[in-house]
Amino acid sequence: MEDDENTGTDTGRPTARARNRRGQGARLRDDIVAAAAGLLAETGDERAITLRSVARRVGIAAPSIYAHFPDQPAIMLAVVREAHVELNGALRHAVDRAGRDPRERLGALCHAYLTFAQDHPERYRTMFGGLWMPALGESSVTERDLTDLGQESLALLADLLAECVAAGASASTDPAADAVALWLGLHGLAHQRAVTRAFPWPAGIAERVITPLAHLTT
Amino acid sequence: MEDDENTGTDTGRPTARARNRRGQGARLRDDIVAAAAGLLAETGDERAITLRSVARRVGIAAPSIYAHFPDQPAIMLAVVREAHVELNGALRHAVDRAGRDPRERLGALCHAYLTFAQDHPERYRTMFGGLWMPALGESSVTERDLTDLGQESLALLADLLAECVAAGASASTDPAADAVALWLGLHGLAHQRAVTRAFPWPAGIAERVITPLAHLTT
DNA sequence: TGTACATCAGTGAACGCGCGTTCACTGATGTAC
DNA sequence: TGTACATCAGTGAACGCGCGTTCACTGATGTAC
Repeated sequence: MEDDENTGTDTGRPTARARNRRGQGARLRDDIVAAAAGLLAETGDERAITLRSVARRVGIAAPSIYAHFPDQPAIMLAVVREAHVELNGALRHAVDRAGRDPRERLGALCHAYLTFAQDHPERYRTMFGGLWMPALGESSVTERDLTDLGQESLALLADLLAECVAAGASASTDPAADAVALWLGLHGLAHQRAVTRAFPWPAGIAERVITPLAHLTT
Repeated sequence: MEDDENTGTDTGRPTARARNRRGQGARLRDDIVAAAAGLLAETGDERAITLRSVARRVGIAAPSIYAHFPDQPAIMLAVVREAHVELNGALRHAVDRAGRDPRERLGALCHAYLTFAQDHPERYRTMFGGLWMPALGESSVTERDLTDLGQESLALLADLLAECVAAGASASTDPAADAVALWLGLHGLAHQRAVTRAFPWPAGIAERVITPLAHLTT
């Protein structure tokens, strides 16, 4: 959808690629991350992101990656970071468009979150499923890198819930804590949808999760 | 904890293994599943479950697996099935011990669910995270195999929620649908705990999820 | 009671593959004089 | 304005590894006669 790095959309086909000019070597870093994200989107499988498959897609020799990333998990972290930035952007955009009513703003955020996960299930799975994480300790990625990831969208959610409380639309007595609970509900739904296609979803499942967890008043 | 298949707990060390007697060949199947579960528990990484690593741990030659499983995902499915059976057992056991009060029974189920996930994070991740699933289509595992997996514990949850409604402990007007919402909340919490160690959990996060989603009356 | 034989429960060697990583290198591009 | 040279942005071949899968086989164990 967004990144056909050079020419053609074929997965892993070697591509002609012009060498960057002097001083522009860092551009390759972005190309690498874009290629990894593209592989993830097209294959739907994070295991498809290997050092060699990424290099092939970018159109470079495999060792060239080491100039920009110490190892494969470092590429994964970069992909996941970028995905979080995109998610946060989508959330903010949805909230901004929703107007002034706190309740509508919160609803817009929740639905934008669920929509993001539904539109990019493989990305969502990788962001939060984290099969690449168990390789901790052996890689360059630290625990801290991971903990920080979701904090921005969680903070946004907490702010909106507090807005609702202030406006009398939510009966929560501890918006910061209840925001975590609400996020867990959203995450449970988003994740389960991203993992299994067929599931016997009852009608209006999203509202069934959001309304009680946000303590919305009727 | 439960399965040291032969002698020694070392991962993947080849082990002497007596050939099964005639007619008992099917026993190897159980040994294979136990070895796969053991690898998962010890490494915490489902990628460690390969045909060869399982064979090594059981103490057989790699090709011997083909007599019992068509491919590697079939082993994974067997492991996940067994894990679900264990989870269901733990849930039932907790409910039975909780006595007669519907609200206490529901609480016992929810906490048993969360405890299971916390005690076996790698197993929980594999049961519901499903990185082995994207390989569908190419493997012997069908979509149907996966959809059926969680249905039993979900049904149990729905029953208990209905009990609560009948006893006036829950204000839910659609226990079957709200049971899905409640499960999603439990799953979100269980999964996030199984994926990341350090997370700024607010106090009493479990109750903050369970109470509103179950529509428990005060 | 003895023996030929079918079957069962595996084995062992080999294949081709993609992987991460190393190493010494190359050639264009700027820069100092 | 010309040229030597350092540096930058990569390359290409090679390594050893573990993987899934194939193939022809082996040897103990029961069973039929």
